Amino acid sequence: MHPPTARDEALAALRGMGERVTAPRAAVIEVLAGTAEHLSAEEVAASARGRGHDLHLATAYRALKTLSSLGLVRHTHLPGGSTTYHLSTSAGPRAHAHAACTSCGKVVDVPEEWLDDLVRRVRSEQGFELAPHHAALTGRCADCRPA
Amino acid sequence: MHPPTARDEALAALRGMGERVTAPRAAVIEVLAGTAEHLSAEEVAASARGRGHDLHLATAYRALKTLSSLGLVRHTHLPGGSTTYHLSTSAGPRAHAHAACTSCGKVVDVPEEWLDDLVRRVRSEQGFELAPHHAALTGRCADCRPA
DNA sequence: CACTATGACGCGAACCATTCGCATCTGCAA
DNA sequence: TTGCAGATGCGAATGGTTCGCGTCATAGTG
Repeated sequence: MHPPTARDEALAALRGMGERVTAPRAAVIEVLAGTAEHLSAEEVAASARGRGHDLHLATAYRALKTLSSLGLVRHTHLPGGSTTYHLSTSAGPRAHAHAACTSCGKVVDVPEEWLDDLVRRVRSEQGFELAPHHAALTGRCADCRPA
Repeated sequence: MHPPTARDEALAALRGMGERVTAPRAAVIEVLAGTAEHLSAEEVAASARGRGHDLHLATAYRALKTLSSLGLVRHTHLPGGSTTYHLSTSAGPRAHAHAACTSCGKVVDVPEEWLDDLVRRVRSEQGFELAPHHAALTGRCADCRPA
């Protein structure tokens, strides 16, 4: 009935780090564990409300920030100012960067290893440690790209 | 006295594209031509005011958007929501991408050719045409990076 | 198992960067 | 010189996110 869920894993991790396990935090984790999508804070709050939890937007932001700083959640800044969140469980999808289409807004996943050379180069020559998944790349997707 | 300035070059280009040459647009170009920095819209407006031009912030945004769409100005989205603008003249600095430190906010320039392999790969395998200079990469700079 | 204090929550207001609506003004082609 | 498409100035609106503050609950303590 209950395969070991990403949800339980994350909640256990939360507790293990000495953080409080509160209803809003659990709701956020539950929502993120229940989808493969990248959700905005607003979507997280809405989805939590749809499941019967009453989650204020500001609280969703706070929970997401906390979980991010603990490493349980990853967030990606999209051009246009919005931010998307997803769980970073061991069982989750492989690490990937994002590329957002400036025309239609579509986001495609870019395998993180495609960025390895760049990361190495920037590190060795500029001492800068890139976090490639943290901000989306931009460009034009196949559909919007000029011929 | 007057070497052919980036300012004149840009103004001529504006005119040549059949666009109106207005005082606000000229002021924006003048400000951007007068610095090697990347400026925010607010900084552009402030700097223009400092030079005696009266430039409303909304107008600065409109001018910057117009100039961007014409290719005379490039803009880069930084994490945190702000955007920086710089002239994209032939005489300007070499094309480069940006990497912003999530800790101290410092922005370092990354040679665009370091991204060539990535761009090629994403294009050939996903049909997505990256514009690497358009959004800043993120990470930790040499000073803020954990040892 | 009750008690308490630390830290989270809920709420609305505040904030920041950016955009919009609209009346007015102006560059530039005729 | 004139006409008008299009640009400006202004303030108000928007979208995303954070803050202040009074209230409430988790989790360690006795």
